Amino acid sequence: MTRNKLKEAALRLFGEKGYDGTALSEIAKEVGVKTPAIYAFFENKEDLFMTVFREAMLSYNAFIQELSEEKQAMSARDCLYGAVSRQSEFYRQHPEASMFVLRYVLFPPDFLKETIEKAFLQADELLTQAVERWIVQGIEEGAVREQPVQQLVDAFLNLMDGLSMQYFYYTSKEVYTRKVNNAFETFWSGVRS
Amino acid sequence: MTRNKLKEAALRLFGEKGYDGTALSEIAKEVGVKTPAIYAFFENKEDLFMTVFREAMLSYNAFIQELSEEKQAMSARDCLYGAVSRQSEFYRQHPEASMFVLRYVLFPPDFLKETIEKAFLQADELLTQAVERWIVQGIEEGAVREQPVQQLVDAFLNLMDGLSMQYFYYTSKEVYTRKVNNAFETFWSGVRS
Amino acid sequence: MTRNKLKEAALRLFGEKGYDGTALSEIAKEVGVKTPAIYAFFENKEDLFMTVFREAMLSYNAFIQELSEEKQAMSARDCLYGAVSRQSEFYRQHPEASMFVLRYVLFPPDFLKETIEKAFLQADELLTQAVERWIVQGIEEGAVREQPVQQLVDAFLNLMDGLSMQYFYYTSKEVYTRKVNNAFETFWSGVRS
Amino acid sequence: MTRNKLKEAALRLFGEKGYDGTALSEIAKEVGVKTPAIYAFFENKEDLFMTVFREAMLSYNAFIQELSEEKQAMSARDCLYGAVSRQSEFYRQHPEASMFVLRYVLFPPDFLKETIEKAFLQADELLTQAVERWIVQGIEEGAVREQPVQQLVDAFLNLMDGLSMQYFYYTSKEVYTRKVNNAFETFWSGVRS
DNA sequence: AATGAATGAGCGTTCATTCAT
DNA sequence: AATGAATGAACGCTCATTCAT
Repeated sequence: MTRNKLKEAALRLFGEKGYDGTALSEIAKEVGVKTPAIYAFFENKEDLFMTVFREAMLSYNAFIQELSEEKQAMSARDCLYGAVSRQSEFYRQHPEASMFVLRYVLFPPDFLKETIEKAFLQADELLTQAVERWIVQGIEEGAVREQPVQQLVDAFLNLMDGLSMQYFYYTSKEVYTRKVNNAFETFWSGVRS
Repeated sequence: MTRNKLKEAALRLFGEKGYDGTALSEIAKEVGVKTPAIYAFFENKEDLFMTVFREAMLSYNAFIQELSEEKQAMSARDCLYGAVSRQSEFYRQHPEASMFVLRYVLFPPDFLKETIEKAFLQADELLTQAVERWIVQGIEEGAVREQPVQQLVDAFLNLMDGLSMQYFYYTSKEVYTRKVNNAFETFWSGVRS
Repeated sequence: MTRNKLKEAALRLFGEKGYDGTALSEIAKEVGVKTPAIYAFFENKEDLFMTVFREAMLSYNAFIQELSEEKQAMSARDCLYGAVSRQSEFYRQHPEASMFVLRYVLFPPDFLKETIEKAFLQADELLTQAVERWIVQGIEEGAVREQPVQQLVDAFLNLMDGLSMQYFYYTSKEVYTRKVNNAFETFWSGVRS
Repeated sequence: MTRNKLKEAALRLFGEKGYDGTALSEIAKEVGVKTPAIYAFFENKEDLFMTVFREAMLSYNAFIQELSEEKQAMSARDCLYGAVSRQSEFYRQHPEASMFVLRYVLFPPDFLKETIEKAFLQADELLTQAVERWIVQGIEEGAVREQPVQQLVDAFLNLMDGLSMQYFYYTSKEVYTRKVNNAFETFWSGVRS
């Protein structure tokens, strides 16, 4: 139990204040325990961080995996729209994990620059392939205009990245939802046949 | 001179390793001076940071200002494309300032959460207005299809945000340039009449 | 069983790395048990140490006792040589206890400076008396030249002390055996009639 | 000044209570300074220890060097006796350095087992050579009986080692002086022609 | 007899900061 | 303008010890 609470507190605090900005004592206090108790569950600060990172990455990867397994029954448009809307949903449901992942993908502490790059590349490729499939499907369905697939993939991934960033500085839900829809609709206009 | 070198070192290190991850001693060492020398020029760590932050923000704002003053002589498409391409150029020419701004806009340290929000909102509005102007101009020119202006503005800002993020984790220049062009072309397809 | 294994591990580790340099967790680990298990057998670290110390001292004293009971049937020379050679043998057979005793006789931790001094004085006196007896016997036998007994006793005890120290930093067995013999022979030359 | 006082306090405390048994705070307190001040002069605890160790070893080596340069004008007996008596004098004049050296030669902390062995071997060889010279000189002079040189060297070094140890547990000056003389006289009896 | 969880005390170390020079 | 010496505060971590199980 304590172990889990420690991980949750760590996820939130590391995500909000960064690795160096978060003292183990803060994490411990949030759980109602003294600092050394942490060492009963984790080797050291780095280990706690890595454990949390690994699980956040896992949950993010699982989400991407799920996304990419979107039933082929759906139309290409629905698949693509589903991706952005479920991404938002994921952020809303796992704000701590999301912030954590975003922070350390962009600004990894020195000691895990490589680890993070590798871990994230995996998610990236998975998503890229899924998007590619949807686009190709769209073209086959005739819903998407014939054009180089990569161009559309790049554009869609850019759309998702932009929305990722925006989620964290447009705190208003309505504004954000509007942005999601507007960006997607414009993308779709540029893509549909 | 020393003062300037301190600011440069601080800009780079704060940007790369974060506020808490950067010791004043590192900054001093990079300049070839002992830590207490910093206090001859700055009140304390926070002051040094804020000074650097202010100037980075200023330079970023100036860049946005410049962008937004794009000669109306150019076509809407050129203006818009100019924006994304000059953004990339800015990143390339001022990588430290860019990383710094991106980092602290997304993850400000507690003590300047508000300051940063305000400062950045300004830049955001400036850019929003410029984009709006270009779009309207595009519609007037007939180059842009008639549609709600805000939708297109949102989409374009999303495009730029996405490219911002991507600049910092796609280190390959060619890949990035391709992404810029692909994302822009798709956007333009969705927008032009 | 565990209790004994704990004492063995403690004897070795306290002897090798010192009281402060040995963590209870190391001792426990060596026995394949968790640290708190120690408290089922010993009151605390000091108690474990004292128990081990007491037994090491006991075994050392028993050895000295045995030495000192050397059958009078033997010649004085044989008794004296027997003492040094059996000392070496004791070191070889009980290296842990020997190192332990040597360490804490020379460098006792504050909390048992007195205890140790007392305990060791006892052994010292016992040995002194035995040596005295052998020397006197030697003189009576005519094997030892007539001279003040104390001088010879002091010299012989010095010989043994020197060999104690040397045992622990001349790790080569042959070198050490040579030194034992050479030192003894020279001593004997200075003593015999 | 502070630096020197730190070294002195460290020499004494490390010698008396061991590396692990001595807290930096004790050393600092003895000098009238707060713990972090130590880091202005030494990299860390190990560095402080090594610095002190190096200098203690240096002073010990210098003493051995001086010993070994004993004017050849003196008789062999005087040279040899000079060695033991000057050794005692050195202990009396530099009790802290002596205890320190003895402690760490016999019981080095793990991290400098090798360093210490090397350092001490040097002193050992220097002394061995000097003793050899004196013995040979004694034989040439006719003062020392003809016998294998190594035997006498071993015996003499054993004498010195024994006296080293005894210095630290026979605190009474008179007792110690008696032991020095008695041990030496017996040695000399066994050696002279 | 043994353990997992937890803690108080303390340690080595870093760091921002001050101050006299 | 710059430094060496020093410090208070805090941090990561270890360790002996306790306690409920």
